[in-house]
Amino acid sequence: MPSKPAAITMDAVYAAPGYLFRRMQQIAVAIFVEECRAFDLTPVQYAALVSIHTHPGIDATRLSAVIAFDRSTLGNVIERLESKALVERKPAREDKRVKLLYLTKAGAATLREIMPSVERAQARMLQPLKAADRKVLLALMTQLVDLNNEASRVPLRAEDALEHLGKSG
Amino acid sequence: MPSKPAAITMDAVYAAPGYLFRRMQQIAVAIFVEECRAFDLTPVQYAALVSIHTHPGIDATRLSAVIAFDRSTLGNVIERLESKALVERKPAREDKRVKLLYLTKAGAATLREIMPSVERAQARMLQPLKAADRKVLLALMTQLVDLNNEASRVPLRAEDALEHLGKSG
DNA sequence: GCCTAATTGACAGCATACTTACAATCTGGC
DNA sequence: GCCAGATTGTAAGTATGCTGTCAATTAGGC
Repeated sequence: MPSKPAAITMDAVYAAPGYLFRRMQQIAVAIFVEECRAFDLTPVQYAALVSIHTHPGIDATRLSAVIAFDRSTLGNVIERLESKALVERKPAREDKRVKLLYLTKAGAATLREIMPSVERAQARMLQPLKAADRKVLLALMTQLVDLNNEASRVPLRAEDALEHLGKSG
Repeated sequence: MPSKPAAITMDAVYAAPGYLFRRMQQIAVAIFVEECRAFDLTPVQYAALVSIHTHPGIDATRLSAVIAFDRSTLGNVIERLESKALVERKPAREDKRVKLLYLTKAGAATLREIMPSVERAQARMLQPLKAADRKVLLALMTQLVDLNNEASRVPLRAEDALEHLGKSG
């Protein structure tokens, strides 16, 4: 007998991995913003600060590869960090196109001070799960993100991007 | 001995659940858009179509609760769907503030036709994992999203939102 | 050495995702 | 039946996240 097409129900949304990822991302951002309200930093801005801290003198294009953010998006993020005086852009001598990124004193201080709040936020996201399940979920997500790296429009290219630097990590 | 604060490395980003969720969401959208390119529908627009199909005559506020999208965001989404002639807005008789949402013929047809592509996309997101791991990840994500529901700015309120309707489910 | 290729940062444009605010409207308490 | 307060849709403002494109600059093939 010919199989009828399945009826379209809300399960086509609720049970879809894509919907769960979107929903969890919304929740994660909400928790982060709540815990870090005192610092007026978004998750993206925080990630940029960490990367510039870890790779001082990196340029915007390489930074976008290191945290897998779109180059255009990152430009705006850096602009905001600069206007908050957390980050400085200095023209590179060897290449007139490039601007090198550095944390200001205030940027380094903010990063140091926000860390406990960030850790609280990250913990809260997984809090509802049992400890063993947290580990499993983290491991599977790490695996999945890694294996799907090329599927995203801006793949993570941590190593490639750092070949020109002292290659600190 | 006093414990030194941990050095800030890129692990503060890469190993953080928030980063993994963001990254996976990026990947999921990229895969969805790629598989559904022929239909010019985003994941959010697809979810809205499914919900309006399942709950014809729903209003925008209730719809936002049913798929946990922000009311403002959803307004723009509906506007775009309307301009593509996939959705109609009709004023409610009993309440002059409310506009009821319906799929057009084209909207229903598009939804019917896009389903195979959506299912391909959803499958691709988890493809790299072993079958058993896919199940585990889906179960844990479902659990986590549910338990964290109240933490998001726009919690899912499927039942509440549908009390006024025929309550089709 | 020169000219094509690629790269870099910037910009414009579209689509989420949130905030606050507002006018129109409805509801409940009295 | 009126009025305070809630609800609905909408709008403006900010922040990702992507697509393009562009000028300036650099690098490579020859």
